[in-house]
Amino acid sequence: MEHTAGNGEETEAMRERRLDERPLTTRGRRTRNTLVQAAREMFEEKGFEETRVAEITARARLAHGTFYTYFDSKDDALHEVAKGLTAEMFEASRSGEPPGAAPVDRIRASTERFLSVYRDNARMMHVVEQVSPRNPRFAHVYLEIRGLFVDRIAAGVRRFQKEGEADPALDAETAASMLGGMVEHFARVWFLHGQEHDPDNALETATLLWARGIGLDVSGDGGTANATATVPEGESTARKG
Amino acid sequence: MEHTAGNGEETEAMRERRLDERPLTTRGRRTRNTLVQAAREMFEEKGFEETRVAEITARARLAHGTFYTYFDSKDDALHEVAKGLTAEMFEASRSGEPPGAAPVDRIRASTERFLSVYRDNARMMHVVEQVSPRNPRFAHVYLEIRGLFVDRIAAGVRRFQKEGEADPALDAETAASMLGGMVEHFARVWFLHGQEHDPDNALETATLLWARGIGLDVSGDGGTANATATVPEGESTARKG
Amino acid sequence: MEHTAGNGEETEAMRERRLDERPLTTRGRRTRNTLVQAAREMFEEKGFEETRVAEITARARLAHGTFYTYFDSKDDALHEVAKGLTAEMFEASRSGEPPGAAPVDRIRASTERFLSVYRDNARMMHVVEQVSPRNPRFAHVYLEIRGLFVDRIAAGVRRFQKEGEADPALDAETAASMLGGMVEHFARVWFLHGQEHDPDNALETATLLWARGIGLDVSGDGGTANATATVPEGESTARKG
Amino acid sequence: MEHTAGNGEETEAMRERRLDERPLTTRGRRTRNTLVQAAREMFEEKGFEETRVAEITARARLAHGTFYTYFDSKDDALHEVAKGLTAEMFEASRSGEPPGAAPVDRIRASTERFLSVYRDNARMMHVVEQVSPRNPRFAHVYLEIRGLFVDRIAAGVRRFQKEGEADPALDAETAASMLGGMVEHFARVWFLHGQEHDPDNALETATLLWARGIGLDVSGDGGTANATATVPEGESTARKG
DNA sequence: CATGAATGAGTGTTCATTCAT
DNA sequence: TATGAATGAACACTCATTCAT
Repeated sequence: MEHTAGNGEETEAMRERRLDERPLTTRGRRTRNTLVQAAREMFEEKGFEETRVAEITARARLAHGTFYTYFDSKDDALHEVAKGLTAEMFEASRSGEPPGAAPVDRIRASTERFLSVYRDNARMMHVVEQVSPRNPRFAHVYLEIRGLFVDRIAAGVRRFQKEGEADPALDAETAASMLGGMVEHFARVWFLHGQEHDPDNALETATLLWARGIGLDVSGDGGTANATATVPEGESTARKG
Repeated sequence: MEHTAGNGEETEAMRERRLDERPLTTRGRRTRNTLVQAAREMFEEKGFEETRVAEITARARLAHGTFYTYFDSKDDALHEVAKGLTAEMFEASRSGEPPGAAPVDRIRASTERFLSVYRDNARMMHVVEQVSPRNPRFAHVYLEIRGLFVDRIAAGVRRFQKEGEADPALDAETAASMLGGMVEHFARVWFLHGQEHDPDNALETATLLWARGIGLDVSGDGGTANATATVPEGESTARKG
Repeated sequence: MEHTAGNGEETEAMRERRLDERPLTTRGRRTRNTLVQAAREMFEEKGFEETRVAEITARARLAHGTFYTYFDSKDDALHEVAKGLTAEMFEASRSGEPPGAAPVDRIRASTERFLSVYRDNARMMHVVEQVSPRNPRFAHVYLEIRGLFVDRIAAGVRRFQKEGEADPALDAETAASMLGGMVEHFARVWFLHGQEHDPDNALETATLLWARGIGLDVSGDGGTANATATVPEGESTARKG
Repeated sequence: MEHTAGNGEETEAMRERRLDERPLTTRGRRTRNTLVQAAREMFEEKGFEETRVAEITARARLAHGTFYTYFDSKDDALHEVAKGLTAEMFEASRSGEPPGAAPVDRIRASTERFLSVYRDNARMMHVVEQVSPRNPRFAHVYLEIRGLFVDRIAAGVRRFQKEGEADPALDAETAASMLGGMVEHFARVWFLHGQEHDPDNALETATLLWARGIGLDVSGDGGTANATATVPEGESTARKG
């Protein structure tokens, strides 16, 4: 098992690394995609170590050897899957926010979006993390994806601070790391470990903790009638399954 | 032959199930402990999958075969290590809080304590999590340990709510899961992934986010002396089964 | 369909056996030559077993599959290369000797010629030998090439015997096998194993051992002032680098 | 396939390189020997590349995995076999000569001895040579063994020269390389390639070519009594860089 | 003819586990 | 108890060869 070049960069160059450097034909591209998809599915189902290369090719309805027409190793295939994961997460982290919305609504919106992507990618995230200690390449991937969101959050916090809505004394980076971690971790327990949660309650609670945590004023009604301490008779929408 | 140890705890009974069920001699106990310790060290260094049984015995300066005098399998050894981990975490989760302290101070204290234990056990926690998907036994261990803290936190939140200091509309369980996850996740990134953080800053930021998040009044000051200790003599109602 | 090439030589017929038996087009012949050349280069560089078909085609700048348009197998390609080798060696073994020259000079001349061809073909000879045990076809090739020279030498020895210059008691065939082997083996060590030798010294020493060995009188001056025991002040030209 | 330490030296240190460095038990030593022997037999029968590890263990009547209890790799096993080969050849190269015998008799005796050892070890020698190009470790082994004999021969030639029996002008090293090669090569063709030869004829012819080649006087008779040193006083001008 | 994707049998190596001593 | 040799199932990876286009 050699890690000839696994610094996580130069992805374009690396993709063309096969025997004779020639780019893939259409058919080749299709086969390759099939394999990446099959690999992802298997990894999600059984984890990386537990997945056999033969299982991947079986699922892709290809011969065992075909796997190595497209990947140098099982690790390499994971790397490929991870690239897709990163891309997807990147998209998600970029996706627009309601522009003129109130701070709390923005937080809620982005949290909702995050929970949504994470639900779909939780298993792969976990796989990547699992492999991290053995291969720094994947440690990097994890941190990179995490950074995508944390940076975004930090920027948001700073903006709120600038706008005078959030506590200016807060260290935005650290807070972002924590708030991002809060949602991510919750999502892990929810989607990965199977702990049951009511989506609305989860969303509202996260939003509330977050918003209040950074010092936003949520006393009025920053959101869709979300429970605040001042609401006298507010039926708590928070529930837990 | 005979089951001397019939103290009712299932796990205890299971521990003594090796060979012909005789309880361990003094020498045996010592050897066993050596192995458990060696196993833990190796797991922490290289992860569970990457650790060879031979490496464990080598570190313990014992013969390869001796391992199976005490454990049924590598999984079994991990289970043993995990039991120690659980015990340690249990202790930590119990360890007393400053009784009459102000809410924010209590939060800070418990956060500090958590970060401290977690620093020492982060790697093993990660190992347990890594193995979770393959063996529900370990999934359980992880969730159990996590529950230790989350329940504690939930109890705390509820108490604050009862005392009128925290937002009563908040779903204590969900909030606890999130706040606990926030600190845990932050600790992972810090201690496991090696991201650098200033301990004081981390502690204060976490405390602040947490306290404000649940609706405590931290307006007084951001730090040590805060949170109008109006709490009279609130008996902590937090308990765990 | 039709066997245009019916020139009676078995090997020729066999060479054209690919695909639907059509003789090669001009382009085909060129491609084929390119492949044979590339194969020879790769075999010389890495040996037969270590050479991949893909490496041959890569060097020939052709598609992997094209290889099998011209050869039935990797072995077949080696056979093709070996045919060229045999031809070259055949030429060398035939190449004229100085007609009226003195015996020692003839020996020197043929030894020099042999060393020269061998230098260029040592690696391929070695490859053929390497493969011999697995495939009798190549054992034959090796023995055949060797026979080319040994027979020539035997004929020479017999002629010297007939002319009364060499020891008539000598078994010409055995002596030829040994003398040929002597030079061949020396050449192997020199050109293949990289042991350093001074060309002049090598040539003179070989010539001397050979000539004297078969009983020629080298006391006078059989050669280009070559050192003999009787030469009192004879500057030995023998040197070794 | 790693060549962690393959410089051919430090053999003792290397032998103890297994997992935990402990020396082998008696049983272990026996098993190991069985494997080395089985490996040698298989290598001789089928060559190195063609031999499967499974075949070696099958012949040794051991489980497949046991092979790796004693060797790091197939290469490593060959190395072990090669060490035995070297030792045997070393012994042979040392084995005493008839002390007061006539030069020709000494040559005959040592040639006979060489042919005898070579007959028993020809196949392994060939295997080692086969593998040489891929692994310098084995190239070294071959050259080393060869050197054993060539050095011995060179010493003999020099002694004959000193005693005034052999041509002092001859470059002893080069001549030794050639004469040794002559016999070795002949032995290869004989024992390896299966060319038939009469042992007596072979021995006598080799002895004669050799003796006469270095200038011994064999005029008297073909054998025992010979070699009147007629060589006057020719200062050997032969040099070697 | 040329291409390059697809095939699948084959093989070295690993390592948890067993077992005789 | 402790030892360390023995076991063998399992698996990643290779590569000559085939084949559809």
